[in-house]
Amino acid sequence: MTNRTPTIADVAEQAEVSTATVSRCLNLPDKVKPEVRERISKAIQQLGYVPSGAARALASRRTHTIGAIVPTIDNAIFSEAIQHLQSGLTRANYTLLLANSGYSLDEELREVNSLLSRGIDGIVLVGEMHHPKVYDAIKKHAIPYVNLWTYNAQSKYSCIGFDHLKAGQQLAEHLLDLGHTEFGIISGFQENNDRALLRFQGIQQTLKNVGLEIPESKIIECRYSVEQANKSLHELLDRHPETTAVSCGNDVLAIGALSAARERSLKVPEQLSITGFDNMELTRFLSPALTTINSPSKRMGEHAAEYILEQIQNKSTELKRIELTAELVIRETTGKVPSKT
Amino acid sequence: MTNRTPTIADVAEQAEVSTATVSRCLNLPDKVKPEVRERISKAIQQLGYVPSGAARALASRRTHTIGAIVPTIDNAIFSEAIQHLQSGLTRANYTLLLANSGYSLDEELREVNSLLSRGIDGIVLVGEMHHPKVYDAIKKHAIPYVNLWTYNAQSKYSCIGFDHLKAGQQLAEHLLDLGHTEFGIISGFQENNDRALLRFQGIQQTLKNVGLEIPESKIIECRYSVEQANKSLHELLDRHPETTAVSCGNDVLAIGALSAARERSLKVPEQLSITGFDNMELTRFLSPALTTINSPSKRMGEHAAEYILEQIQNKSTELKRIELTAELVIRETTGKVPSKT
DNA sequence: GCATAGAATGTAAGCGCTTACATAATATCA
DNA sequence: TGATATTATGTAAGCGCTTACATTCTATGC
Repeated sequence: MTNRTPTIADVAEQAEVSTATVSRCLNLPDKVKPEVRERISKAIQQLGYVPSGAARALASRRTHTIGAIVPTIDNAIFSEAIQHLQSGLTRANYTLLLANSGYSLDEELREVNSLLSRGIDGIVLVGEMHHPKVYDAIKKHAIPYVNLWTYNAQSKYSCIGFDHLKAGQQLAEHLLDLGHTEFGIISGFQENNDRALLRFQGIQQTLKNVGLEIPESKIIECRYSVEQANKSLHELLDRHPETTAVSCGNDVLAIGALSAARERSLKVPEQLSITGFDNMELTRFLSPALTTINSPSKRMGEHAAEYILEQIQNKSTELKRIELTAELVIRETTGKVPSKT
Repeated sequence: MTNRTPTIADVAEQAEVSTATVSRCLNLPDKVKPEVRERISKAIQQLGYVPSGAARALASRRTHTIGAIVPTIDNAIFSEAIQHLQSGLTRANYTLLLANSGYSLDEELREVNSLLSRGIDGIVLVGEMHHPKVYDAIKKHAIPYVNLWTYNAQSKYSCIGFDHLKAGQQLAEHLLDLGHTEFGIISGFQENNDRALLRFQGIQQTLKNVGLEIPESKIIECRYSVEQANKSLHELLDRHPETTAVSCGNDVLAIGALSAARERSLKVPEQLSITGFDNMELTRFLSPALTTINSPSKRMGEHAAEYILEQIQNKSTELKRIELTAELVIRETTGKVPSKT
């Protein structure tokens, strides 16, 4: 009775079977006789045996781990998707290995390599824009892969998400319907962030169609933080007090914008309309409640789990594109353009 | 030139050295001559070699992975701690394996076992209350371990955090100073959540010291969601319209309470004082800005990374308790008790 | 009762690394 | 210059599993 942690051999000895049988008992239980199974279970109990994941992974070339890299977990909307991805995987006895890139493509590449070398059976990334080497690296490992949070009918890669361009269009149309012509934008940094870029372009295009253009000075990019957005709106309005509608890159930014408007005693939506993006839970409890776009984060997470598991099961790498809808949620922060007196 | 993924042997052959040298080159670079190192690097490049994490872990009995289990990642305050834990680990070339328990001790135990069997070099949990088997399992694996988000001078286990009882006391004292006597509580579920329980007890004790008691009917426990808190405050005020101060278990709950107060046209803080807990970024941008307790989430994450890495380095499991402070942040949601007219 | 198919179990060869130990190359010093 | 300490590299034995293949057992039909 030594004190080192028990291995499969110890279990085998105790149960008077071979290690192969113990292994089968763990992985393909119905291939071993119930009575033998019983004996093995008892031995496992007695010894407190826990299989070594490393050995298992090495021998079977499967880790039962899925990797995911998100820009940040510090955003309720990503966390929600992850929670659902995770619970879908857990149900199938898979584990999620989570990393975050901090919105940097280089960092993302590093994380991808780290995950791949660690051994993962599938990977999910956010967005479609990645370091070119990312795609090479993944292809080489030949594991299921999906771009989450994005839908592009032309994409060469599997994707699950919604069309950010369309979402931007919806936002712009809504504001246009209300009569707005003086637009401002507070966006997350668009470099390396195709979602932010597309949302903006959706707005831009829609306005262009009716002959409107947003000058550069009315477009502010900043970090996704309440404080930054607050500053940004102040800056925007200092430069362009004529602005009547501000579209924010996400709800966090919109909250910052709302606070800045309040600081300026600007009535929302009477004097200034503000839109968010994502539909975080608290946005409907704000006062005024935020007009925003609903990101189907829960469904994205679920679909991702389902897709990856399916591909693993079939040992395939079939291309699949799943489009989810992102509806405009009209609440109280958008209203008719103020009449010019 | 076969097509299977290259192994260390392929690199060794290409660079005309032994596998041992390649391994050293990867792990202890200064033990190999610069020119040889050069040759090996080139071979690695050419072959696109990526070491197998599983083989590495099996041979070295180290996975370079730290596990963490939090109640939920769907809360900005946990994510912030995790981000800092993660970046601390990444800097030392460690990876964070994150799981969440959904505030369930059984689920937490399951996750602990999953992490342990997967092989981790250290583990961090949240709070001090865990399934008894959790401690057994961890002890057996003899890896560094710390309870985050809690400080208890008597604890048998390492902990990094703050004293929730004290925090509750601060909150109560503040409200008492303002003259309140009619208190309500909206708390997260206290079963299995020592932090929530202690915060509440801190309040309760402080009131008791001045002869005040909170009747059961003025204490509502609910899920940490804005919507739940909104409902809870309505319920509380329906039953006890005399309430002048409501202390919420965290900021998310406070936001829900604020929205309910608004729905009832109750002026905050003139007619009702509300407190939160955590000091999420957006709380200072709310209107009125939220009075809350600052949870040092960033520092907790950093300290956790530091402690775990230190223990691994020293191959020790030294007990260490780090107390951080959680200050009361007085803003606009708390004010003098309304005069009874 | 016996041949035969199918199920249950065993044997043993890896999986791709790390590392103790052995050996070879190089530096150091009297 | 040769003996010795130091450094760099090689050899090979695992790490703890899985799994192809071989073997044994059991059930079945005639």
